[in-house]
Amino acid sequence: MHPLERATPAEQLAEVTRGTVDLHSADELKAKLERSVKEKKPLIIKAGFDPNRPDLHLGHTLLLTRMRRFQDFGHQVVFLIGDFTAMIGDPSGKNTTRPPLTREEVKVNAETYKEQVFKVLDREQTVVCFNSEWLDALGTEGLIRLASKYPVARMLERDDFKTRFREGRSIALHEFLYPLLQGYDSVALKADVELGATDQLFNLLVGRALMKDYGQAPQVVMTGPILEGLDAKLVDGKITGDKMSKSLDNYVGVNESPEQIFGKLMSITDDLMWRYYELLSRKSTAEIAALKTGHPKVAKVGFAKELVARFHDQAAADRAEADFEARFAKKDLDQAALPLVEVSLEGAAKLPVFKVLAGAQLVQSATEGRKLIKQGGVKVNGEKVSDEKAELPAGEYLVQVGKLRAARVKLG
RNA sequence: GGAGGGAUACCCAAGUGGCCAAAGGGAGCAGACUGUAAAUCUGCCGGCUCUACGCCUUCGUUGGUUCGAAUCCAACUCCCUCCA
Repeated sequence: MHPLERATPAEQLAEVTRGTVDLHSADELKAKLERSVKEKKPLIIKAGFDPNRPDLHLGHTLLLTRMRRFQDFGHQVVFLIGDFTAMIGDPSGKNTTRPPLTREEVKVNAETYKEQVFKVLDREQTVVCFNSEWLDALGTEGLIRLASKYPVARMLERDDFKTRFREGRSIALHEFLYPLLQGYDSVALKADVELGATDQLFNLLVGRALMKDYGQAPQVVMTGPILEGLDAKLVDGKITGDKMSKSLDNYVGVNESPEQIFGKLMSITDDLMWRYYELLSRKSTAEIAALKTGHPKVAKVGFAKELVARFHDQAAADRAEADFEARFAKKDLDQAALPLVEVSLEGAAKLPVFKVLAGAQLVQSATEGRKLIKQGGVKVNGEKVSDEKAELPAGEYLVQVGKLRAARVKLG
């Protein structure tokens, strides 16, 4: 069976559009999918990436996951690195002018990207390209010709430009060029669909307009939400929380360890889990619906494993689950992979527990250790330490602070 | 250029001479309950140690007044609002 025939156009449409914010337009996409299946010709799916930040977390993979869904139905994905447009910087961001990257830096970043991106995307069905390939060649004349195709009034419809213009704040001329060049990328690629986050809507629509102008069938434009961080929760029936970001420490990094990924995902609220399922899982809508009838923990374990397997492999996912179950469900730390730390007695025969904690870096200071012992949060060899003055002689101990911090300590 | 308001711990925010390491809320950490969920309840929450109400550092910056200042005075820096 031809890959494109694995699912009907209607099924493809349902899966591929799930969790979208904007879609222009559903009818066009349906028509494209139908034609593609009939002619056994994959659609070209474009998504652009900034070469500046190749350190991916779950939020970035949302887009990649959507791209992957297209690939699962046999379509062709173009992973476009905006090395040329990076010189401008998308105006929507803050007014930070970052220095343009050198070719070398772009190359290095691209490699880092590939390493991470192919954890989600299928290498076989992905074309990686750089927009400098055609934008360099455009030249001043080409640029002027391109700029002639889009009226200023329409450019000012962009929210960011609109408010700045209204408030009399400055808009540099070259900022108009960004959406235009991004749109021209679509022309160069003859994209059928362009994907992006919702803040990209305007840029994507410019591409649509330009393609018409160049006599091409306009691309379908599809945007997804900005992913909420791990600490988001349901408030008044709506998932509420800051966007996932490294600086807020509410993220899951693509390069984190299986245990970290698994643990972080197990601690999100059930409501957020379903949202993540919709946006990030490769399970079908029907499979997810079935999970909702079961125990949420089963669904959560399944989700955590799916993602660990995606970023590492199936074996790592199994190990992460086993480790997690041993450690938290059965509270059996012997099975868990714990770091071994050596702490010196410094000549004394015994060392107070709070100093051992500090020495093993399980707490920041002896004072913090003391406070935690007082609160009943410290265990040695599984026994709660209730006397804050308790001392330990030389030997090897299993030391726990709270639920998450634990280590084997060799005291000598 | 003129008038006014503000800057307090991770964030928001009270405090207008001693009782201030500084109310309250949020975040965070720990405990109970659980599914390491969430919600809820309890405790901790500037730092350090020999836990003593002991020491050190903090209320934009620098100086000053005072026995004593987050609080009063002066200069400076930054932010906001209004007028021109």
